[in-house]
Amino acid sequence: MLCFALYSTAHAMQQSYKSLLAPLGLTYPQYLLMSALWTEDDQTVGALGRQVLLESNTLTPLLKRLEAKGLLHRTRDSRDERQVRIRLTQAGRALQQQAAHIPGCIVEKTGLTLEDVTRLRDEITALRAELAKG
Amino acid sequence: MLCFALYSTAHAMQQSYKSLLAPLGLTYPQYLLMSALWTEDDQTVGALGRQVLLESNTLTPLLKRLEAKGLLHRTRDSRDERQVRIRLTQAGRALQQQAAHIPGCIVEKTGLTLEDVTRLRDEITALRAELAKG
DNA sequence: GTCTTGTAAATCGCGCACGATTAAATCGCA
DNA sequence: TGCGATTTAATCGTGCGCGATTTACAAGAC
Repeated sequence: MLCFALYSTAHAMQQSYKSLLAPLGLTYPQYLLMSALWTEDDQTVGALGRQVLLESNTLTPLLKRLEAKGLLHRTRDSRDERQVRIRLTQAGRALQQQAAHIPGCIVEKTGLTLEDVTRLRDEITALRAELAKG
Repeated sequence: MLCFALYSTAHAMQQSYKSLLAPLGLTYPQYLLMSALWTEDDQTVGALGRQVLLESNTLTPLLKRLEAKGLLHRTRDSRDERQVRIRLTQAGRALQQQAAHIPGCIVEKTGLTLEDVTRLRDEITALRAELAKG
C-alpha cells in the first residue's frame, strides 16, 4: 500500500498547490516548467523534459498552453532545426516574483520541519531511482 | 522540491505496475478498485470513492470500463435508487488469483525492507492527512 | 553527393483527475 | 401531505501522462 500512499498524496499535493497557483493561472505541471525556466531560460524541449521527467508528447501541448498565455515563446533553433528552444517572455519572467512565496507556503502546509521535508524528499527520490532501474 | 519527488515517484510507481498489470489488462486505478472489491464485494460508488479518494466524476467512467471488460456489474439499489451497487462477476473474482503475486513483486522492486516500506508509507500517509487539512 | 542511421519534436488516441453542473431520489419537517 | 433541502451518480469540459507512430532534420559511411 506504499503505492496508494504515493498516488493519493501526490494528488493531495497538487490540490494544495491549486489555491496558490490559481492567482497565477497555472496548473502544477505548468508551474514546474516555469520554475525550470526561471532557473535557466532558453532551453530546448528535450532539456526541459529531462528535468521534469516528461517527454514531448506531454510537453508540446503543455508548452503550447503556456505560449498561449503569453508566458513563453517556442522557436525552432536555426542551428539545428530539429530542436525547439523555449524562451520566457517579459510576462513569463515577471511571474517569478508573484510565485516567490509559494515554496514557503507549501512547506508550511506540510506541517514538517525543513529538515524532515528534505529527508523525506531524499527517501522518495531514492525510491524513484530504484523503481526506474527495473 | 518534496512536491516534485512525490509527483515523479508516483508516476514511476505506476510505470512499475504497468508490466505487472498488463497481463491482467488493468491500469493502476482499475487495479485499485478491483482490490477494494476483492476485499469487500457489493459496494456503492460512494463507498468505493471514500476508499480510493476519488469521486463519481472519475469513478463512473472507470467503473464503466471495468464493466465493459466483464469484471463487474453496476446496478441501481432497489432500496435507494440514488445509489449504484458494484458487484464482481465470476471473471472479476477469478482475476484475484492472477493478481496475488503483484504486491510482493512491487515490494521487491522498491528495494526496501518490508519495515522501511511500512514506515515510508505511514510518513507519506501522515503528510497526506496534513495537506488535506488546509 | 547519396544513403543509412540516429535524434528531436510533434501528433494521435486513450485513460485518468477534477471543477462545475445536472438529474433523480430521499429526507426532514411544518 | 407536500415541498424545500440534502444526498447520490452521472455528465461535460479541460488538462495532464503516455504508448505508438510520424515528420523533419542532422550526422556519418561510403
